[in-house]
Order: sequence, then C-alpha cells, then structure tokens
Amino acid sequence: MNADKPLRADARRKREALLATAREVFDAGSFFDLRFDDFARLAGVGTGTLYRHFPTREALAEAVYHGEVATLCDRARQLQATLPAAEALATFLRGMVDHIDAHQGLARTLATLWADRSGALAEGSRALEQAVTDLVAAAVRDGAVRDDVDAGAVMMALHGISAAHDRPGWRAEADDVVTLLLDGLRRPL
Amino acid sequence: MNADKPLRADARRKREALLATAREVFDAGSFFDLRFDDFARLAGVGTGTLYRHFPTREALAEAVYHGEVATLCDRARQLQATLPAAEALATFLRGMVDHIDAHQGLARTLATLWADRSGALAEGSRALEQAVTDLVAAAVRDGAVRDDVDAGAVMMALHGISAAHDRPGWRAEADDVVTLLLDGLRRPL
DNA sequence: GAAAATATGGAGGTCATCTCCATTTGTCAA
DNA sequence: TTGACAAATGGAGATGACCTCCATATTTTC
Repeated sequence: MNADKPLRADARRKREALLATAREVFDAGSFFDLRFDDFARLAGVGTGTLYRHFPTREALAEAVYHGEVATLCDRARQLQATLPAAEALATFLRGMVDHIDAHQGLARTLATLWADRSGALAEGSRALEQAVTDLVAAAVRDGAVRDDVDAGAVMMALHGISAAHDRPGWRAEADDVVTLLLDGLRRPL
Repeated sequence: MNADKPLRADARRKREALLATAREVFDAGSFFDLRFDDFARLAGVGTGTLYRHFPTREALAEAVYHGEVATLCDRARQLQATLPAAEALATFLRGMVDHIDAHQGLARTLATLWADRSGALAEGSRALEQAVTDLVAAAVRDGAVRDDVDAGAVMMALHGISAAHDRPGWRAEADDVVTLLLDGLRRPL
C-alpha cells in the first residue's frame, strides 16, 4: 500500500519537512494541542500541501510513529524467535511500558489510533495487534499460557495503559497492570 | 458542591428538559455525534441557556450518568457489606461489564470522563475510582488479594474496556480482561 | 525545450463552539 | 397586588479550527 506511486522530487521534500516538524513537536509534547494548520506554517509548507500528504492529524501521527511501531513489532518477532514463548510475551509487554514511558507522544498516539472510531483501523494499530496476538498464541501453544482468553483482552489492557499516561502514579500502575495480566495469563492451577 | 444556590423555578425546568433530552439521545446512541447546540433546540431551550447549565458536552454527559455512576458506587458498597471481599470485587467487576454492555452511552461517557485531560477529574470518575479502591483494599485486608499492586491498575484496565466498546468481539474480550485481572490479583502461590 | 503531468500554497468557505446582552421571567417585601 | 430587584433566557453573531479549491509553479517526459 506504499510503493504505489513514485513521489515527485518536491513532493518527497515537503513530505519530509512535515514529518521532521511533526517529530519535533511530538518530542515537545504539544502535538495534540497545536492547530493542525500550524504544522504547515512551521514546516514552511502550504495548508493544501499538508492536507494532501496527511488528510488528518491522526494520519500524520501514525506516519511519525510508523517506524517506532514497526520497531516494536520487529522486537516482538525477535523476542519470539529467541526466548521461550512466555518469557517473550512478558519481556515484550514490559518493554511496551518502557517505550510508552520514554515517549510522551507514543502513548497519546497509540491511544488516539486505537480510539479512532472511524472504521479503518490504522495500519500501525493492526500490526501491533497482530504482533501481540502472535506472542500470545505462541505462549498458548507452549502450554505456558491458558487458552481460554483472547489476545484482544491484552490489547484492551494496553490501551488502558496508553490512554491513562498522564495519571500521577502512571508508571507504577502500568507495571502493575502488566503484572496482573501476566499472572492472570499463567495456566490457573 | 451542589446545594449552593436554590435554582429558580424556570431554571430548574429548563435544566430538567435538557437532561431529559440528553437521556433520550444517549439511549439512541447519538450523543457524541450530535451538534452540541442541537440539544438546545431539541430541548426547546436557547443555546445560551444550554451553556450556562452545562459548560461542556462532558459536563452534560456526566450529569446524565451521575445517577447511574452513583448507583454503581452504591452497589460496590453494598456488595462489600454482604459478600466476602474477593467475591465482592469479582461480582462488581463482572457487573461493570454488564452495565457497560447494556448501555452504549455509559461506555463512551466513562471513557470520555476518564480521558478528559482537563485537570479537574469529574466527580463521577473520582467516586468510581474510590469505590474500586475500597473494594480492592478490603480484599487485600482479607488476604484474598495480593498487596503489591495498586487499585489504579484495575481502573486502567476498566478504562481500556470502556474505551474499546465498539470492537467487534468486545463482550468476550471484556470478560477476558476481568478474568485475567481477577486471576492475576489472587495471591500468587 | 515544450507539453503533460504533478504538486504547491494560501485565500476563503464551512461549520461547530461559545459569548454577549437586550429582554423576559420569577421572587419577595411592602 | 404591585413594584423593584435579581435571576435566567435565547439567539444573533463573533470566533477559530478545519478543509477545499484552483490559479500558479515545479518536475518529468519525449
């Protein structure tokens, strides 16, 4: 869905400028507070161009974190290949919390992408869910994890974690959620 | 924070009209899609009046569900008084899923109230969190639940459940989350 | 190097949100 | 009852974010 059209030279340049600006704003933590049009001005680009490249704020957010989400997915696959399934799952979930903790914007982005009721679930969101589903499935096959719960439950919990990122005691609570999930997932008895 | 001023007669009437209309719209499931001004017209009230009574859409949502949330809290206290702590917690969480499942609007409202980053956490949200905290604390005192996790973790998970209300397999996944939480909460070993 | 294809930018349209205040309605003391 | 004061109303219009449109500019192609 990406290699469709070879972007024209200036188009690619503007696109990069927009992404670069968006990344900065993300790191500053003001991405979701800023007028969308202002990205255009900030990036030295017209509003029309902004909208042609990224029809919505969410599209831009997803593009910014496309790489990061892909990295998370790769990490999931890598863990799955090198660790016992149960441990891979645990490590991945703990790592998710680390990532979210380290990056203001990622938490917001995940929460937003996920909560986006506009039908077409973003690519990154799908990919992440697939990675989690695979991890859980492998652990189930291993017999390390019960087989009567859906991986979607884990996604729901992750969403809760992302969405609550600005709670005072977030980090501790987030770790607790993961602990509960993992202990709950172990085959009962 | 409520018995401050004895509302004038017409004020109370308009307020009721707004709430009644909002309740209908909630049940129809279109609360969050409707132009806010239209509540005014629908309720036979001017926009100014709408905004004086409910400064934001969230304020109206909270008012509509104030009773329902209070009921949930009462239910928590009642369960706590009549059942062993662990069972009270389990029953309450299962009941939450039932409630959310039965009422379109409640899920959205809880997710919205919770996600509202505007600092002042809504009254209903606070109350609900307190109820959950009490339930967990009681179960911990009983020795039925581990003491190394915060009740906030349970709230996070509940939020995830509410926010994901429109997933295809929501009900099953939501039940799974609760199962994981409860099994995870039992004292390990 | 000219035509065709592609992309730009920003002025202006659209629309939900919210404010303001001239008018209406309710309350209460005399 | 009535007059006077306070409280509340409603809806026109300001505000401001979002998005579209298209005349112009840039790139590519032949």
